[in-house]
Amino acid sequence: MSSSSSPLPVRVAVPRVRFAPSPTGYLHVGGARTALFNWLFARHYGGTLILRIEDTDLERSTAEMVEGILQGMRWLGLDWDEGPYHQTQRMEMYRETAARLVASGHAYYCFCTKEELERRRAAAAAEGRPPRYEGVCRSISREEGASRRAAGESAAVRFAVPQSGSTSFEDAVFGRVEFANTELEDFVLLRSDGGPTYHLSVVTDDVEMRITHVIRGADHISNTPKQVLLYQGLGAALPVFAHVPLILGPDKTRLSKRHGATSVIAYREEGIVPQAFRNFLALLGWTPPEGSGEIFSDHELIRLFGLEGISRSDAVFDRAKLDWFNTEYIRAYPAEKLLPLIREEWRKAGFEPEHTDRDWLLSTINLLKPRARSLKDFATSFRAFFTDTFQPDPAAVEKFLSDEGIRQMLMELGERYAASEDSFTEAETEKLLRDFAAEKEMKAGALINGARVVLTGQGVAPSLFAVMVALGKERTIARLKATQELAGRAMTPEV
RNA sequence: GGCGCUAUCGUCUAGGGGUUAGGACGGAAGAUUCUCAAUCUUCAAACCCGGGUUCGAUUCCCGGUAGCGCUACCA
Repeated sequence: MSSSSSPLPVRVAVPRVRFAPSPTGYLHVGGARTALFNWLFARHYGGTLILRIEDTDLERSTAEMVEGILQGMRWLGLDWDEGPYHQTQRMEMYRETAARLVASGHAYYCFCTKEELERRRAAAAAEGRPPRYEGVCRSISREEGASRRAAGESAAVRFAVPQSGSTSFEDAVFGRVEFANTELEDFVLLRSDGGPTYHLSVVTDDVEMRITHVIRGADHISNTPKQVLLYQGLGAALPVFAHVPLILGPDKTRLSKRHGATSVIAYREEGIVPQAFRNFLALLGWTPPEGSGEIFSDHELIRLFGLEGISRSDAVFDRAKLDWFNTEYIRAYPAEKLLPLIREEWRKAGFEPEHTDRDWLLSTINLLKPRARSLKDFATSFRAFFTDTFQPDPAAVEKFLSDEGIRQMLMELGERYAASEDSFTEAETEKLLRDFAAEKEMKAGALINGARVVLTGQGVAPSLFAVMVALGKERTIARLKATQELAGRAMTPEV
């Protein structure tokens, strides 16, 4: 590749990033956004996204959660180029790293028991001292440590943090961040059971996987100096760190189960279109350059994304705005694209459309989609368009059909449509209704509103005559004739 | 408590030493009259506080306050 005599373009290293969730829960909103930013970054620069499962916490990690995370990523359309790697399958590597660090004097064996540590912490707290590990085993010589280990004594491995000076790094989002080394305790690298802690496994993997940019939640800022020390101890080059502000609930506390849906998959269940969710998430904590509009296609998002646009302050998850994005996406989607998503809603609601003609389905979806807020609407408030088994909204019946005279008129109107030879178009159906209203000396509006409820079960729906045409002559007539029955049904909830 | 980070409408944010401080969501009002969850129009709504620096600070600096994060042999 280097034999060309023409000048080589500036060589920009291809970025390698990773999304490294811990399978102790489903893919939550914050994790999804971290995944999304990594994905956008990788795609923007033509880099590589690695998926790494951080399952070293054997107690809390489950295979089910791994599957849940993958499912969430697939739903969001986030694909990865390498992995998923599982840290539990790389344990030997972590032990080797720890051994290297002990050999080079950057780490040491700690024989303190859990009980001792707890006792000392409690004592420190009682005396108002910081509850930090004081380095009691640090003075044990390497030889003594090794022989006690050889004798079968169990020990953890701790990193020997410099006792003076400071550790800093340049964060792509927050700028320079510096910590005094005295604030950092001699953290554990390897537990006495031989398993790695987070810091060891992360740095070992990030070095080994040649990660160039670590894009993760801002809750890791305080962990970063320890990891920087590890890179240095290992003689490895630092990646670029980019910490992303956290996502908060409406009460400005960290997003959690208390705030409702925390798993990304829950939004699928609520009828959110994945692209809408992605668009919404992308704009939480990131602003595109020269902000123009907020609806961005995948391509635009990828093209515009950069670390520079990430903000430093936490963002509140605004459900109302998500719903707005969803509305916009449903409206913009062609019916063909909506149909499979809507079929899924029908399936979940437990019914099949009675009218299966594809063209009819598509045109009906086009009629309805401008007023949909969720995919669920197609199986709930729009249900009467697709099946004859629907439950009318009692409030709508109360509002527009409580008058007995109106109900009688609607049934008579049904007879008129049945007797009419006119083509069943919007114009003709409207003419017939208005003539009928004039003849009966009543307001067309009252008839129209009543008919809407009879035909759709709802007080809110598209223009009545468009509804009639969508339903077709037969169903329109049948439902009008059954006005009385429908009104009665509204009063007696389904059993 | 210690350490770190952050601070513009209710929310997401733009901006930046002199601006009518801009946009979007949400909210309010009006129009439409065939409903509104549609559409159109209009409106209200913000620079956390106190000191500096400066002719002039919302913007720069310091302090305070508040919020969040970390403070485990969790990740």
